[in-house]
Amino acid sequence: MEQEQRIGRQKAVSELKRGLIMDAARKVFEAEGLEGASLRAIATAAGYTPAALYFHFESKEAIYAEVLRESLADLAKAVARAITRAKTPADQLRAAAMAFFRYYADNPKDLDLGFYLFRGGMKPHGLGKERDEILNTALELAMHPIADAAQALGARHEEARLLMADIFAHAAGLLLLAHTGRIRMFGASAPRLMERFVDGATLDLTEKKKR
Amino acid sequence: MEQEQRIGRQKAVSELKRGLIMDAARKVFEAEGLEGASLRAIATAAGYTPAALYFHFESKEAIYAEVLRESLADLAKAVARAITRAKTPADQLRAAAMAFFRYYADNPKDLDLGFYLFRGGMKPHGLGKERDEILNTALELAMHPIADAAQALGARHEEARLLMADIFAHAAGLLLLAHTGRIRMFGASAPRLMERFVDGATLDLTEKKKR
Amino acid sequence: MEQEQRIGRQKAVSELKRGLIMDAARKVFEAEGLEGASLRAIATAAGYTPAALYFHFESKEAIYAEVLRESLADLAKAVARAITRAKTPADQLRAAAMAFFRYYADNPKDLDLGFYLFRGGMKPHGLGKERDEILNTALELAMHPIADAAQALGARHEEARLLMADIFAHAAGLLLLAHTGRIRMFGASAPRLMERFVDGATLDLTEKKKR
Amino acid sequence: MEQEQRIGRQKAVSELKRGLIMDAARKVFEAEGLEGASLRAIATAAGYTPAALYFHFESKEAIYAEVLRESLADLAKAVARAITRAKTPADQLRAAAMAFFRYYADNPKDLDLGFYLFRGGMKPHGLGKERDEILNTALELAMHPIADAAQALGARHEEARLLMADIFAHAAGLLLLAHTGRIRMFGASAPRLMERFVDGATLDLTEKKKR
DNA sequence: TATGAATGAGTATTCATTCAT
DNA sequence: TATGAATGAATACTCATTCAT
Repeated sequence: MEQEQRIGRQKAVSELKRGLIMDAARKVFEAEGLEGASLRAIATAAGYTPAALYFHFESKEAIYAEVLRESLADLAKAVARAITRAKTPADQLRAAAMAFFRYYADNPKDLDLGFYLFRGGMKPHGLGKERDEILNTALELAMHPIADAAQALGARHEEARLLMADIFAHAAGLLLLAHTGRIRMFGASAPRLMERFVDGATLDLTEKKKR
Repeated sequence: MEQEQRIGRQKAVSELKRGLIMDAARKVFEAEGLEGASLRAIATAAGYTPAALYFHFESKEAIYAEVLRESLADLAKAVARAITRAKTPADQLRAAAMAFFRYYADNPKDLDLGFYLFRGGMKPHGLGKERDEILNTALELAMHPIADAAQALGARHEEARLLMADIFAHAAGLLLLAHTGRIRMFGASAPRLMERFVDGATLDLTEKKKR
Repeated sequence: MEQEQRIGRQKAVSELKRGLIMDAARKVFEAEGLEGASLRAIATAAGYTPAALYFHFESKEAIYAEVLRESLADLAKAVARAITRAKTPADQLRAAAMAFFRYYADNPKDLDLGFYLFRGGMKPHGLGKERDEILNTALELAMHPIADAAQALGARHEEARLLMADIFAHAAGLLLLAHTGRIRMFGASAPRLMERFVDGATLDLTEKKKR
Repeated sequence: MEQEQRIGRQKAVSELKRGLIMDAARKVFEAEGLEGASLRAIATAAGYTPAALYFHFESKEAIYAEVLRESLADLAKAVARAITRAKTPADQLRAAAMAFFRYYADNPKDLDLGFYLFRGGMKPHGLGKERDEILNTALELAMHPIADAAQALGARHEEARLLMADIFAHAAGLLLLAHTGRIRMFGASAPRLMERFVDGATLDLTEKKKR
């Protein structure tokens, strides 16, 4: 009994510390960029010696992978939450797409995290194949509701997948522009452009349905 | 007189050498990725000592900047060339947009070059403000024909700029997906999606015009 | 009474665990070499945390020392056993010397253990003085029967000691050559050379005796 | 002309610096042992930053290899010199063997260098195969005069090689004992034992010749 | 214009050991 | 007796840059 309690407490403390390290890592990733973030910097930010981190994570890469995993999980949650508040399939489609966009518009550091995955000479790289797949799956999970809504609107499976790709691409591109300040070059507002794009896509689908 | 000639010759030689270094840099960037490319590697590939490069470029960053500048100039040329072959404004719009997309689809290493600029904690970074503006201008130059075509199709100035942003964003997003192989996740083809998007946008404009 | 029993049991358990750790250490020493063997590796092989080993041994060095001590004890046993099977003093001399040689020829990992002691900038080093003496004694014990046999053959004390040194040296040198494969450079066989040397030395002694 | 001079001077300076680094390395190898000697320590001893050493040597291993190579070359020279001073083949045999022994008896740090080569779990290791062979050759070169002298004394080729092995082994063993202070355990003197062994071996050969 | 040598800061990871629990 | 977490020192090697020549 007592022992169980102690073990439970230890585990909790351990996880708390892991969390603190991940917070520090997030901060450092944000401040120094992902390539620039050294294990030393993360450790220091977390109030640790570099060596100490190895009790909590296998490697620097593992820290990044976990931070990213959490980010993607949050994204998926945000998308799911948005959908529950929508009634019609059309609204669901719009809500899901905009939730995806807004998650990254509101959390630029998560955007960096995500883009990092999309680069590096620019193939997956770094994180082992295994990890890469885990992350792909997470992304798929977050994006899937968009395809579901599209199918509910009458789109065939393939059409729905293409729409997903289109929405992902448009969001990614706009976020890129917004995040680097270059959107101003065009006198545009990323959220408004995103909305316009999503509305257009939704409209196209609903019109097709009628016919 | 004689002196002028000598100076002229010296300048020519100097620029030739710069060019050789840039060729080497391009090769190394492609082979090792942008972060992985060391000055030493570039120097070696160019048949120089690292120290020697500093007579031709201010810094490693400056080499990258110049390679990027040339890439953007090539892009602009590709877009311009595409337009001259199109007759109607609608065709020009399509041609310009697709030329932009294709330039990067066909030259993935130039895509890396470009994306690299769009990252690094994602802020302008590294390259001084000055340089950043030069590069912005180059990008603007390459993209401008799209806006021109849109205006020829009857769009107002602001509308044209927004269209430009949309096309840039969609292209960038699709290129990201294609370049990382993730486009397969969606069972999609980037060029076809791009074409569809551009056709849709052009159609919207021409229909508005009629009304 | 009861207490004594309990203490006895505890001691026994403790020694058993020490033994398990030493088994693990031997395995790791053999697999990774002596310098390459980390405490962590030994601990893991023994099913322990590194920290746990400190309840059983003072330091990593202490583990090595004990493994070596046991090896030397085994050597002494092997030599003693060989002697009991020999009848004449001449045979005893030969048997002891060859047993010494063969012990190491057959157990190369024990040879490493022994040579390691003989190195490290080559001074006693590491293991405290105390330990060094314990080990010297063990070596002496293992080698002594050779001197005894020599004296039985008529050699004076000093002569016998010199013979011991000679035999030790010749064996060590040949083992070095054999263990590193360099004996092949000479087209020689270590055991045969050792036998020849020992036979020669024995003969010299017996001839002296006759005169 | 002038240029040639400058280049010559530069080369000379460069080699001098290499030499200083090697001196420092020798000192550190002696003081810390071979495994313990860090690049940092060598650099510091030489008055350099660690990074600076890489302009003079490819790697830490390369430094060790060169130090060892020089040591073996000196050994070969010492043996050769000793022979020229001897008249009869018997004297040459004795002189060569004792020169080999004395070189290491007088330069214990070179002994460490050599033994290191003979160990490491205890196979060649570390230094690439290539280097290992270079060093084997050097050793062979240093030892060869012993076999030559033996053949001049009438020994057949194989016999001469075995004698070489015997002498090498005895010397190595005695040096081991002497270098670790353990020779005292036997109340013996390494040089005297070596002389006795060599004299005995020489005598055996000359007697065989007579018969 | 070019080199060779040098620097100082930086990299991720490993190690034996200690200590509170 | 055993653990998990922590430390501080260490490792070889790389990098962009500078400077005397």
